[in-house]
Amino acid sequence: MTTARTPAGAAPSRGRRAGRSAGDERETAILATAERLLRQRAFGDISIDDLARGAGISRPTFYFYFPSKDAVLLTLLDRVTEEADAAAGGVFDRLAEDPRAHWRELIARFHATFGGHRDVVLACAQVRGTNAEVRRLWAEVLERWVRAVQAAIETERARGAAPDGLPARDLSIALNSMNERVWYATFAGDGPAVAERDVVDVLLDVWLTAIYRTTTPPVMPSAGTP
Amino acid sequence: MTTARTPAGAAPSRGRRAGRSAGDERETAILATAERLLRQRAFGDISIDDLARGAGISRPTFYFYFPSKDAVLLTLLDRVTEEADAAAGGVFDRLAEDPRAHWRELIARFHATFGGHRDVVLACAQVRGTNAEVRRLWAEVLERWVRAVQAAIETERARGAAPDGLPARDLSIALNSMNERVWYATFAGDGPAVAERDVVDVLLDVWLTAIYRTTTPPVMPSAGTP
DNA sequence: AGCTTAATCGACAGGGTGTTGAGCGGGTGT
DNA sequence: ACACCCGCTCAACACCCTGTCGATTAAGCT
Repeated sequence: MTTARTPAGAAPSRGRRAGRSAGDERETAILATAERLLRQRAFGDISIDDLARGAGISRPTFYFYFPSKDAVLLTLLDRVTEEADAAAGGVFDRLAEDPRAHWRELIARFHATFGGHRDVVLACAQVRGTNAEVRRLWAEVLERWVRAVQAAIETERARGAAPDGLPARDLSIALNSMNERVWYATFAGDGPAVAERDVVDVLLDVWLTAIYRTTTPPVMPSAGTP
Repeated sequence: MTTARTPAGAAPSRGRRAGRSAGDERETAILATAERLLRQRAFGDISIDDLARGAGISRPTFYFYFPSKDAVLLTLLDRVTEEADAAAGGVFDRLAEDPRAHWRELIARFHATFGGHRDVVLACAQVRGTNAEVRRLWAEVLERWVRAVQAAIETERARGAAPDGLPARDLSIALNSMNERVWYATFAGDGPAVAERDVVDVLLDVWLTAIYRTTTPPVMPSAGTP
């Protein structure tokens, strides 16, 4: 009822049989159509018929490849979060070398990834309210990032670079939540928003002050700024 | 096309004729039904027929009172934002007396207001993605709060209590965005969330460090902590 | 050739929205 | 007292979208 995403299975997205069968092309055609239409109108204004016709198939045939419209978006979201995870990889290990530079790098990479797929991200944010599956996946992804940042904060505190304060998990949740909402406003462009050019530095500033109480954290183990 | 909310007009919500006519009762019955059903299921799972039957009328009659399901939610949202605005009133004037206490008071009042109407707030957050009218109203409300906080930050900087840094507007947007998203997660309970009991203090901590670089800002004009 | 399986679609059922047009009852004015 | 407007009501309709069923074709294996 809530499991299947593609007919062949979710994670490694291996196609149906061995060699590239006709169905693979249809499946990617649906995905491509969804991304294209998302650039033009909101997810809610795209019908399954639009997706099917865009991929050159009939509506019932669409159901052979995806169980619902939302499942298409879920597949798209999977790709984006994988890309974001990959982009963040390794940054945490070098935090102590230069905290400001590396926190900035982390935020900047997420910004680049989300900005590069803003239509998909925006659509997900919009249906998260109505679709439990998207909500669940997003919660999972967020939980990973929250944990990673929490661990980084605790490491910085342990080496004496950051002062004690809020529970690291609560702080991590607050900062990650801020980023999500601020990016949404910036990309969506409705309501009060930070200019896209400034958003990384604005977020960075709040992160640094919340974690270190200063925008210029020390670089070596428990050493002051020279 | 996008204006009317109630048949009689929006703002002061005066009923249709002079004395309480039958229609007034129907209208409030619809609103009450919406709030009641929202406590049980998601907004998307409530049909206009549910609202109409709950108020003891037929579906076409519903359209005599509201142009759409969303318009009902919009009316509910109006009430909540008015209450929040009222709750925030006057706090900014006394900020310098004791910044920490008064920022906390501000956040706590918003928390209480939203928490007291969490079903409505959650529903609005959910349809904001699909309904332009809700999006517009929310953006308007947020803009007011962003401006008020921005002004307060500038005042604190002018009296020397807060250091210069980010443009006050950008900082205000980031902090307000954080609150919105964190409250949403806390009230919705899906995904990583701060416990409801702690959320005010967590938010306060990030606000204070971002604005003052310390969690114990000075109380008198340009005086240090004793 | 015969069997299986991937792939396809016409046609249907169901449920939701928004609109139309007709009807009813109580004030109000003359 | 009569007509008449107007607030109010709903059955019935047109429409759109979703999801499913069953029949059908094409390709591969034995």
